[in-house]
Amino acid sequence: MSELAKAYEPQEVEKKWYAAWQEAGCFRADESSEKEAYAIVIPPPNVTGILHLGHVLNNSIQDILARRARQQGKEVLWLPGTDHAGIATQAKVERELRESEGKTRRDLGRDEFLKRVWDFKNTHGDIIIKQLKRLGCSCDWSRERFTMDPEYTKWVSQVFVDLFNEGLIYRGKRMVNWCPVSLTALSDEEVIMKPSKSKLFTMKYELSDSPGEFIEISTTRPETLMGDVAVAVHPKHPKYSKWIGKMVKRPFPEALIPIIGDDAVDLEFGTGALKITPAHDKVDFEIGLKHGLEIIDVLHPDGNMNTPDLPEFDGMDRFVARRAAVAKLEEMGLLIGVEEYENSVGYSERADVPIEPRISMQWFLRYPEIGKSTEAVANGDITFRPARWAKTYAHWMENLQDWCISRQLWWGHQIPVWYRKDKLNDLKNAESLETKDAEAGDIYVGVEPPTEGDWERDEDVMDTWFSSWLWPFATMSDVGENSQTLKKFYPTADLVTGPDIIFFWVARMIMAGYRFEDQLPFKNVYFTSIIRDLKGRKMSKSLGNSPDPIDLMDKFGADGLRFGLMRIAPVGADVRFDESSVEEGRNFANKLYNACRFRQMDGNEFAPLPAVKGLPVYHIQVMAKLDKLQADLEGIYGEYRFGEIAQRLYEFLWNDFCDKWLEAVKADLRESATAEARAAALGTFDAVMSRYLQLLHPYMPHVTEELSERMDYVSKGEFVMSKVLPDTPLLAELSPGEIEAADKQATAIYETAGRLRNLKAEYNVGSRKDVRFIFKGAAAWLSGEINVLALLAGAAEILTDDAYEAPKGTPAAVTPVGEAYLPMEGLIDVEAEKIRISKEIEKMQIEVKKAEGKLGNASFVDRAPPEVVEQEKQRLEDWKTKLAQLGEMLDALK
RNA sequence: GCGCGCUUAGCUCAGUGGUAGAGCACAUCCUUCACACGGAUGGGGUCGCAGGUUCGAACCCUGCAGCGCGCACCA
Repeated sequence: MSELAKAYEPQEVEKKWYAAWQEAGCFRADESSEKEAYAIVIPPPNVTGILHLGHVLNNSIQDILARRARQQGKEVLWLPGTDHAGIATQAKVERELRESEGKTRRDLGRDEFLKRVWDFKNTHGDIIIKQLKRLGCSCDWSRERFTMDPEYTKWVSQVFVDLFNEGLIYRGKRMVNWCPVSLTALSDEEVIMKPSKSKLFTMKYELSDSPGEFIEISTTRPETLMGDVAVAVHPKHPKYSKWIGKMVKRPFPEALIPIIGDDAVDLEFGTGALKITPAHDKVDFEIGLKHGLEIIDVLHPDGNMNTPDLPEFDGMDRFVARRAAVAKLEEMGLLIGVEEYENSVGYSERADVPIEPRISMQWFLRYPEIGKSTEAVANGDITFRPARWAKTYAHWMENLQDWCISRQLWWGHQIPVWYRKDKLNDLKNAESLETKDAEAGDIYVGVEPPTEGDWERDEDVMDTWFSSWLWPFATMSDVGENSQTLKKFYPTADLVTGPDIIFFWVARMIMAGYRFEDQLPFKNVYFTSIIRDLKGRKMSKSLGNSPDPIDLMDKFGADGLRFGLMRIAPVGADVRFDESSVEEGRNFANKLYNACRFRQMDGNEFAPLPAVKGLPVYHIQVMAKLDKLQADLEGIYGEYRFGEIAQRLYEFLWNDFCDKWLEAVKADLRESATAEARAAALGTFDAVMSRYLQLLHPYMPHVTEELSERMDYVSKGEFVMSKVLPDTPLLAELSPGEIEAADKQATAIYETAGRLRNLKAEYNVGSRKDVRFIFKGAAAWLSGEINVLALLAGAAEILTDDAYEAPKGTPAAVTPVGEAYLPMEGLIDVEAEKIRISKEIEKMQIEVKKAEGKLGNASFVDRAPPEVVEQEKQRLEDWKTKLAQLGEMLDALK
């Protein structure tokens, strides 16, 4: 028997087993296996990333699914990797460069800068991988991928080339979301609308041919006034429509601009007149196009003013310029009013500054396979859990806009397009570039650079998600089209991810899967909860409300963290995280460990289970409960209700196994117990515990592996993680009737013990073990269970005596197995007992009344299902019996 | 404006038609030889509000309120 410390210490154990699993190759997927395939691809964390609780939840679920699939005898591939995360990574390296050397990326030049980013990736990129290992993730690390691996990059380029040739990718001058900090275009998804307290300024422009007459205009952005090229009014505007076609004076720089009519203008809003700045507003841009208006860009890419004609504004920050413009308008007497105004302003997701609508030359993708992809989710070929996300998905798919895929960054996959040097200027300013331009030989689009001629490559890189959307198959197919991995494991089974990237990633992967592999990439998508703090706020670094999972693992163990988090994560709702749940996870591991420690007092050699027929009812009951647990879990796994699984596992061990069975069985492990009783107890323990450890393993892999070894449940060199879960119930040989009979008896004993303890507590002898109980009218079978009952109730002796005449005032209780008395010197108190019993009778009478009322209601008896009525009758009968017994007791006191 | 979700014990949450639950917190007792990261006992809820359906509603329907999220608009 190995000495076990009193409390479970996970740190060393977890490290040891993770190393052992890796050493033994337990995580490796065999692409030539005959077994049924099960695959998950990890949502690749950013290389710059550090593990947070969202990762913990997400990867715990994936690990549970992977480990569960292995237990079902499947060949499992959990494919890990990281994402190059263009903007985030580049920004991080640029910041370090600025802080340590005071340089910008342009100081270094593209090649040198990229070298720095690679250095960063090579030194920091595996931090999060190490952290995932610490958590116990059973990924096949031999297949770890990075979105900028050479083979992966080739895939990305190939996809670009194919889609370009198909006419789905084109370059064009468009209004895009521009981040003035990151200095790049962003996709619509990377813009976050934030409600903001703004000011709505109302100003007036004077009509050129009727001095003294003004048109009033409201705006939130007076600083773009220099870019105004028109004033638009609704054609039905009561006051202004008659002025359509007239010119007004733009105050600075002074110019005459026309009043135009357009029904895009909202009559109700502001004054009903709208200043048109095509360069800096999406709606204005479209109106400008329609009316053939000039585009005047008054901002630099970094968001500072670009107004050489107005030196007082030139180079000014856009928000400073706003105040300056207002001041100037006021000075000129053109400002009419300022009001507080709530509107939504688009912010750059990464840089967290207001984005600037800006016209620029960008590459766009017309999404492929929209119809099929929409249909796949609608008809259930792909299941979303919770299902309501399917609606969100459908809505987005219906309103798809072309995807801006080019980014003005250096870190990423460079656009595989080359321009003929002699036509460079024309090409760079061309309104659009498409397939025909490649056919004409002006541009070259290919995976490999052109071999002859003088070309210059497009400087832009692609949106990170343009590589991520290929993740499910690009990670599997890097040994060519005939990759066995791809054949064996694609499409994958489950995708586990956050609902916040349903558009960024999930929807796009579905389209890519159909387009490039002609198959959906996964069958189920499980959207995890978003983790918030106790105040309901999102976890974030800036709020400092995000606990470090590594600290939590140091404190409570990886298993404790996993279990604690899983147990509180609801399906489809946010989870409010509190450290106490992780503490509970740790406590649970400790409880499990100590249950096994108790067993080891009787040695740690596996004890075979004797024939189940004729075993004590407690043993049969606990095995029946385990069988039911296993069967139930099967169904709950099918519904992906992970929190409920954890809860069921928790309740079985703590309540059924430890609190009840383990206490009852102590009677059979005493020195005085027979060898037969001991063997039955130990055999039951091992049968139940070995199976239970398997059931728990996906949630708490380390402690279950440790205990399986220590308890002799696996043979040398074998791992519980690789062991197939048997599907035969422990009690396969017993009939349901036999099981039910045992269950009833065991339950009666446990309930009776509870009543006796309750009685002791009420008389303040809860902790005394020297008490004696006497039963009157006890069931015949009780005599065989007296020892166990005494043990559970904490009594020195329990007697049955139908002729017993209790002294008046003796504490007494009605139990499922008869009337119980607690005769003890000093406890006898007639008045107290009268009050206590009367209270109980009162409670009981209410119940009886309720039941009688129900059964007296003809509609209930006629219309409710017969079993419900039967149940109600049974209940009433029980209560009446009890009431009668209590009545007798009360009478005896009088 | 459209859509989705939530509202159950002090806190965090289970519970989808048939006697209101768990964990934590709280109170009392117990350091009894698996576990104080523990055991025992107990207090605590008109299940957001108002209607409706039903023999019966926390659960189904309608409306309302509060909170949260997404989308669109936002001069």
